[in-house]
Amino acid sequence: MGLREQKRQETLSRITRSAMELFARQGYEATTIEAIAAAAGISRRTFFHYFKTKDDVLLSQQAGLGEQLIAALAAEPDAGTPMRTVHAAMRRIASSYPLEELVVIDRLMLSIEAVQSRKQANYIRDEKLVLEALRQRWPMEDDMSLRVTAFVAIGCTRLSLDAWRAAGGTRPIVEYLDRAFAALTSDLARG
Amino acid sequence: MGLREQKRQETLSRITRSAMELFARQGYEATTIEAIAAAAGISRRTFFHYFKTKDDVLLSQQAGLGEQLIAALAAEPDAGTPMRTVHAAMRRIASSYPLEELVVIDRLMLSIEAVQSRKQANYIRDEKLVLEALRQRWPMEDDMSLRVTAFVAIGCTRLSLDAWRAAGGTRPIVEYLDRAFAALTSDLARG
DNA sequence: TTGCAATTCTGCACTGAGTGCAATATTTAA
DNA sequence: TTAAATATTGCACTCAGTGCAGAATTGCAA
Repeated sequence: MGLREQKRQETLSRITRSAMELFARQGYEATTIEAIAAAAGISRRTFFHYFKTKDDVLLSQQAGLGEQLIAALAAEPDAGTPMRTVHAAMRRIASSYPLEELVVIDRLMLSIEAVQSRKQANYIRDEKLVLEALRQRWPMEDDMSLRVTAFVAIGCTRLSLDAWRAAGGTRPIVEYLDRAFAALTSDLARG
Repeated sequence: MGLREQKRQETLSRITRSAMELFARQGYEATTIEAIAAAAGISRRTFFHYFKTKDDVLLSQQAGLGEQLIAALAAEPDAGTPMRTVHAAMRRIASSYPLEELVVIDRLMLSIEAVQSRKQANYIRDEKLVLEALRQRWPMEDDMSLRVTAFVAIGCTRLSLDAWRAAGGTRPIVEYLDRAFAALTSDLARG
């Protein structure tokens, strides 16, 4: 890695660290890009060479659920049905979630409408990503079937995170995931 | 309805009509609030008495899926399980969808990132609305069960709309809804 | 009808996000 | 060491969104 790239990484991390600290201290709206740039030791104009918008600084802190899931999916053996395979991958992810970090950033995001929207919209982007991965791996499978599988994958993860958060975050997330799956299966079987 | 309220309605509709026309003609970004206000015969400042942001004009054109579903839910008899009742309500809505309008607005929204995000975020808001309605109607039911029911309600509708649109919008939507439900049920039963 | 209170509309001035451009500084490769 | 490539910066600009205060309009009561 050349000096150029190295400096770029350093600047990038200085921007995000400065921004997150300012956001936490004085709130999102009250923090101007001017202030972030100053704290990171760059000019206002340069900030926009690193991030397209102020929102993007926050969004960049979010781990991409879609990418994670695709990676986990690739590690699963080829034996089962799409749904079965996805289910296993989800459990693997849920068991190893970096919880504390997530919650702090999440609380911050909750307070900003536009960011919250984009975060939630990301779920749908993630779903599309997963759907594409599924289509490549099971090209012969019925398309609607793959659609609902991707939908369940992202949705149940989101649902378990919600339930976990609502419950105060005491029990492990994977437990909520299992309960979501069980409820879904039995409700649909009865319905 | 007094003169005041009547005028307000008229102005509101003048704003949205002017805005949508300008958006369609010259694009979203290229249309300033200044121009919308002028076309609607009001001042720039007054525009903001009617809409909080420019995005909101577009968003306001979207029918609230959550509200629709809650209304349809209220019309269903009390006999079945939550999932069964929701399923019936969904079918009723899907059968009577005003298709053409939806598609035109949708195409416009697709082109604007921020609006698209908020539209998609609305799905999650809708899910929360439905969840609340379900909780009130079935207070004794397991919470996770109601969560997945609300999730399936909104999600399968969205999925069917997507699939319907992807297929060129020829066959009736309710057909896609049934297929989504069937795929979900059988995939989960096998998984 | 008239007068007064409650709303609504408007202009003005301001902040802050985001962009285009051209000049300057830094890094890379030869 | 030098020239090309890339990064940084300042400047000027557009436009969204907000607060405020005065003018215009509407509702209501006498």
